[in-house]
Amino acid sequence: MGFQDHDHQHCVSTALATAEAHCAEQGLRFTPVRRKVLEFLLKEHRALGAYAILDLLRDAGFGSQPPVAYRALDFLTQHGFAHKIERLNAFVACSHPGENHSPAFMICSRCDAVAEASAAVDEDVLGDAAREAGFRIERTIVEAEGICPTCVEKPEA
Amino acid sequence: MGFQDHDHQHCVSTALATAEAHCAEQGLRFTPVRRKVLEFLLKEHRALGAYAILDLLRDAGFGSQPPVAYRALDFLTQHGFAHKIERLNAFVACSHPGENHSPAFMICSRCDAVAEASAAVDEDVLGDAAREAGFRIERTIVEAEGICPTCVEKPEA
DNA sequence: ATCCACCCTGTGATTTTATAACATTAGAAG
DNA sequence: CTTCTAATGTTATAAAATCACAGGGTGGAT
Repeated sequence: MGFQDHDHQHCVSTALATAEAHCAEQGLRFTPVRRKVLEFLLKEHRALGAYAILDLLRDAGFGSQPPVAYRALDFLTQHGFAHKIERLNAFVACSHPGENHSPAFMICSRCDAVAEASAAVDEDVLGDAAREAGFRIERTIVEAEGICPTCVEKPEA
Repeated sequence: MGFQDHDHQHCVSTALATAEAHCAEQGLRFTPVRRKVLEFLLKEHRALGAYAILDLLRDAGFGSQPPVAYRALDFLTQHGFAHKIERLNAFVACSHPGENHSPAFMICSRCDAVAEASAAVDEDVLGDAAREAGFRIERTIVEAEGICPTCVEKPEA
């Protein structure tokens, strides 16, 4: 999945179903708050801050204190249904849940759209340097900032 | 520069001199606050939060409100004398100032030591994916979390 | 030398992001 | 049904970052 258009309604419901199945299989509890948060992230298809999510949760009748959102986000990120974009202090739904991957993102600095690279992009971006240094990598964050195809075509702000 | 030992006093003063020269050359003002902040970062040789820096600044007799630290850090990062580690919301001195590079970091999750990879590690980690997507990359963040050589040898916490 | 414009610094206040601590409730296991 | 654990709700607070405005220094133009 990238920046191109697509059948959004469908991609949202598929992703929710996938997450549900995955949770059932692993004995994880896909509770209403967690489901709702994932749904918000899927619908937006861009990075949402924890407090934006919190507002949506309030509107949807859930608890409205920060931990409610952060806990759901922790769950989703820990189990690979969502990712945190460190650059934005914000969160996106995972584009390829299930496949265990170390994700890489492209972030548009104009419109904040976020795309997750589908290619297994790193598999040791830093591998050589790390081995040389004796450093044991556990996780790698890759985030590219730039201009997305949609914004490239528009006149400069 | 990596995790290994080195003549720290020397590396600090060299780096300060380099920065000073670079600023003179470019017509930039290497003011006392800016110099001091870079000095703190160089001395620590690890990531410092803005508020830690702020405390040090206060002790050194400078202003002690957040903007003082953030402005100096903005200057240093914009001109390549320091980098922000997004994962930690913290800052490190650049290990190869001058060389224009898109840095990659290894962050120890035990002791918070940070090393900047010397290899030109990415030069398009995401290049293919980006071209394919029509995304124009302007900057790429690469941060690996893991265990540094020093901590690997120690017993688990 | 004086004036001016601009950049840098200082400060107070506020916003945004995130976590701690504890009470309550809901689900699964026996 | 009881019990244990995990999840939720709420209050409070911590940590990170920015806004807005007031002074001060520096360098260039006249």
